[in-house]
Amino acid sequence: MKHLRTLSYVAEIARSGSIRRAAERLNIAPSALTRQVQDIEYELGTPVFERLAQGMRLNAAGELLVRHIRDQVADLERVRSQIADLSGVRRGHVALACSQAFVTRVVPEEVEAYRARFPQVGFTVQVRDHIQAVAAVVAFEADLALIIQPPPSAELHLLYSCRQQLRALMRAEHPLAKSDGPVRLRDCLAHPMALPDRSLAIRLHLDQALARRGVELKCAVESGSLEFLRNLALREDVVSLQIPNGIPDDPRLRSRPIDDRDLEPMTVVLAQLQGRMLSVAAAKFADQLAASLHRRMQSSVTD
Amino acid sequence: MKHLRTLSYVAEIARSGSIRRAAERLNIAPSALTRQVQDIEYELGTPVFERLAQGMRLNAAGELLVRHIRDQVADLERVRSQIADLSGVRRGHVALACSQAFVTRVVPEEVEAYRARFPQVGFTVQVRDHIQAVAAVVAFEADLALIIQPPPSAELHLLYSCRQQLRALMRAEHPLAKSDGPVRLRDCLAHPMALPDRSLAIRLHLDQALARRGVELKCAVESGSLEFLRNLALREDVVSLQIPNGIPDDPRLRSRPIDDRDLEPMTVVLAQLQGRMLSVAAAKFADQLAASLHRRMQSSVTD
DNA sequence: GGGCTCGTTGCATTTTCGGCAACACCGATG
DNA sequence: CATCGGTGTTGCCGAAAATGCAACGAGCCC
Repeated sequence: MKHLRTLSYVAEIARSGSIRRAAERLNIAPSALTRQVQDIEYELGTPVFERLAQGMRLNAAGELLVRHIRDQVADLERVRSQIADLSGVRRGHVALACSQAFVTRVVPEEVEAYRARFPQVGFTVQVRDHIQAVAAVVAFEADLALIIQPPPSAELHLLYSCRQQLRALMRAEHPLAKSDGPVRLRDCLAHPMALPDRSLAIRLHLDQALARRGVELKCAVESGSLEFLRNLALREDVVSLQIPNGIPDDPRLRSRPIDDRDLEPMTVVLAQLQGRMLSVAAAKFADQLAASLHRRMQSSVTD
Repeated sequence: MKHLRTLSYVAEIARSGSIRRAAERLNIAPSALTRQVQDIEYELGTPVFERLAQGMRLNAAGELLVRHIRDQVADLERVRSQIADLSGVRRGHVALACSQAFVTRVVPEEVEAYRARFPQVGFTVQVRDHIQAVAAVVAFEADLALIIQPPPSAELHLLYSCRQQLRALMRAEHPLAKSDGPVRLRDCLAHPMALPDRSLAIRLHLDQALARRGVELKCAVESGSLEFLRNLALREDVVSLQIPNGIPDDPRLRSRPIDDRDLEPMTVVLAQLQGRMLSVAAAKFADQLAASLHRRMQSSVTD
């Protein structure tokens, strides 16, 4: 909105690190930006940027100011959303940062379900590891984060959380697929493994558990893409390891839970930024997502 | 600040209830206001005011908007205060709503002490009964409220609270002034009473206690001004009733606590608006005030 | 030192804001 | 039922603010 124009200029300069780059992104002249910055600094009675030969960097006052600006923008968005909601038609936007494990089924299904009810609501879904997802929420780039094994952070407010046991994934012809009860980890390790790499929480979790037991891991293939691992498992007799929610409904694939004695369940968390008021759309989507995750938990237990 | 100009126009129109009145207060033409309102309504895609023959009234969307505007203004003020605090010189402003009982000693002393340390900090002190004081905090007209017997409200966040027993107040020549230990209420009632009227929490508290005991109150003089009651007690043999903190250090006056069996202590509360982040100046003043109230309590116990 | 990027400034231009006066509307009043 | 006093709104014009363009001076890198 109009009154935030000047302030958003400041935010963009802070993002870009230089007036000229910001000017290009904003499609205005650098001189205009210089003046706006000078006006604000005059109004505040103190500089907000450090002038370096390479560009502009925020000083302490600027950090506070930019934080304020982001708050304002987000809060205005929330108000607009609430106002739109008054008229019955729900509009708005939801920005979600989620782990790779959820892009296969959970998030697409939930977004589809939500948009079926409220087609006017738009979505931004970013796939991020747990560290980056938290950062996105803190930087107001995402309203919600759906992640596995979140690093404990006082800035996050948990909206829902549950614990899920990893499942060994293999194709239907694989020897391990003959049964469908829990499988011991050592039985999996007897076969070639196709595992997520260390950029993913699943692997970190597994490495930790193996390290405690002093077991060494021999890993035939590793990848940062869960989808690649699944596709590999379709083609050769490897065992992969995935979160229940991430396993597609494919008759050619089988999965069995890892035995509880071998591996702790992993924590799945839906969270928002502590102290932030979400837009109507984001809040309602979070409600729906939490309820659905809960339902998915229940049904997987009864399977 | 400049970017809030348009928004503060809206807030002022909401306050005044009409464009012309707001225009007068703001020293601009009504036409300018009309346009600003139209711009905002266009940007939001919905009207914000109902147009009545008598003026403008906020609709539901407008209520949300004005709430947002007040948040913005208060938050900006907080940021400015934090920024000023970075440079070592503390500037800023503190708006306090307090009960009459504190204007004699507590608040003047505390404001003076604070301003001795930070002369750049300005103060606004409003004297309000407990209901109005809460309203002032909720409407962002005050940062802090220092009140007696606050109505329970979920919108308030308590920063400090204690319980104080009322004291009977009389001049030094008064028969009751011969002793200085606790005094029974019935002994006070045997003399002519000069009491606060029902606009003050002290009287409501007293009436409630007497009603429970079925005692009838005969009150010689009543007034909404505690200062008047004290001055009267200097001139004739009446007994008044005041909060310990409100009694000036005057050798011609004596006071004795009411016996605990006759009257519950009253609750003194320092509070802010729930969920609001105070400016540095207001937060530090609240700290000082709470600490001082605590100290005053201690010393009055050991008296 | 030349070349590069940076922020900044002076001046002309465009856009926005504000004031003034007239208009249209509604409710109370005579 | 007309009038009057209050309201918000609109058209027009001048003032003020924002913007673009081009040129300048300062710092860094090769």
